[in-house]
Order: sequence, then C-alpha cells, then structure tokens
Amino acid sequence: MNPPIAPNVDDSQLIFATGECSLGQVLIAGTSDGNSKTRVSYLALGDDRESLLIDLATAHSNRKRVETKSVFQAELAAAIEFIEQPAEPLRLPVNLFGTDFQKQVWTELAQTEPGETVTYRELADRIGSPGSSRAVGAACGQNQIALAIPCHRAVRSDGKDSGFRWGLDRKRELLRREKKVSGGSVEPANNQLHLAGFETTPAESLSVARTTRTQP
DNA sequence: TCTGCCCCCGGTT
DNA sequence: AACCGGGGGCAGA
Repeated sequence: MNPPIAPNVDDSQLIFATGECSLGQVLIAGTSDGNSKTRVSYLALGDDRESLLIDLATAHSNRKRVETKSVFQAELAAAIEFIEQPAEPLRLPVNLFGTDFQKQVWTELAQTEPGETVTYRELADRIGSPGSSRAVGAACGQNQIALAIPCHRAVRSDGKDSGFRWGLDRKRELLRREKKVSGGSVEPANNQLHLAGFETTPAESLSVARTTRTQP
C-alpha cells in the first residue's frame, strides 16, 4: 500500500494542449523529457476551455503549466479521433499516479474493449479484491486520464446510472458510440437518451495511437 | 416488478 | 472518522 506519488509534489513542468470535439472541449496534459518523449498524465473533457483550465490548475496547483500545441499534437488528435469513432482502444503513453489499488483498477479497466462494459463488482473480483466494489468505484472516480483509462465502461451491476467524472451524459454517449462502432447493436429503445449537441460528426483523420503500455 | 430505504462493504483522506 | 461513480436485502407500493 505504498503512498501515491502525487503529481502535485512533482515540480517538473506540465505541458498541455486543448482541442475541440463533438462532446465538447478536450484537454490533454503531461510531461516531456525534452527528447520528444512524452507521457500523458491528465486527459479531461468539459464544456468549455476555461473550466478545464481551472480544473487543471486545481489538480496541479504546484506545477508550472505550459501550453504548447506541438508536443501533444498526435495524442490530442488520437483522443479526438477516439471520441468521434471509438473503434479500438485509445492507447497513449501514460503516467499513472495513484495507489497500488487504484492502479490495479485502472489497469484492469484498460483491458476492456470498446463496446463492452464491466460492473464495479466484476472489476473488484478481477483484481482479486472481491467485495470492494465501492472502493473500485471510488478509484474510478480518481482516474485522471479519461478515455485512455476507460472508466466510462464501468457500470453498476443493478443497471442504474452511476457517475462519470466528466459528465454522465458523456459517459452514456461514449458507450453508445462504442457499441455502434464495435458492431454491436444500438439499443433503439434507449436512443432518445442522447443529448442534443452530442451528434456524431465526421472523424478528423489521423489515427496516431501509440501502443505503449501503462504503468511507470 | 419496481421503487425507495437501510445497512453493510473496502480503500482513501 | 468521514467520504465514495457500490451491492444486496426487504419492505411497500
């Protein structure tokens, strides 16, 4: 149960970039060692750029934050591409900051494929900690990297709505798109749930996903 | 069946 | 000690 390595106490500078997609604004942040080696440690979705910047500043208040378009260009494009057309998992070079338990949950989530869902209970079982479904839910909520760690695929076992850090509407919409793209049937009965404004738009091009695995 | 409680769960702050 | 993106049981609709 080692202590989490809080990004907050790391004084290396945080590089970030923002972009736009059909689900709103996207913000991606991480580090670069200067040798074009980058790692994503933060990926968020939101309604507007300003609130995303505020969230980032709150989460990393002790770090220098530098906006650059070039560094995470490919990763940002890949994230947007995933949002528009989630055919395959979004794989990014990531940095996970969290407890062992949290990393286990996140790593297990990363094993899921687009279009499938897992219950918190099932996740708890898979990481060898049956009965800790509530803790699993809490761990999902602590996830800092949207999409790449697909916590939107974690659902309640009783079918009720659970939460999503970046908006429950987005969670539903992401799942709907994944099911659609992965060839599964799109439940027609539930289709009226989509919010207006979350219309599917043509994808952007570029499919730069890197195949790096998680875990520093 | 389908709600809404109530009480318990395990990990984290 | 309190907080949770949970779960199961059980009463009343």
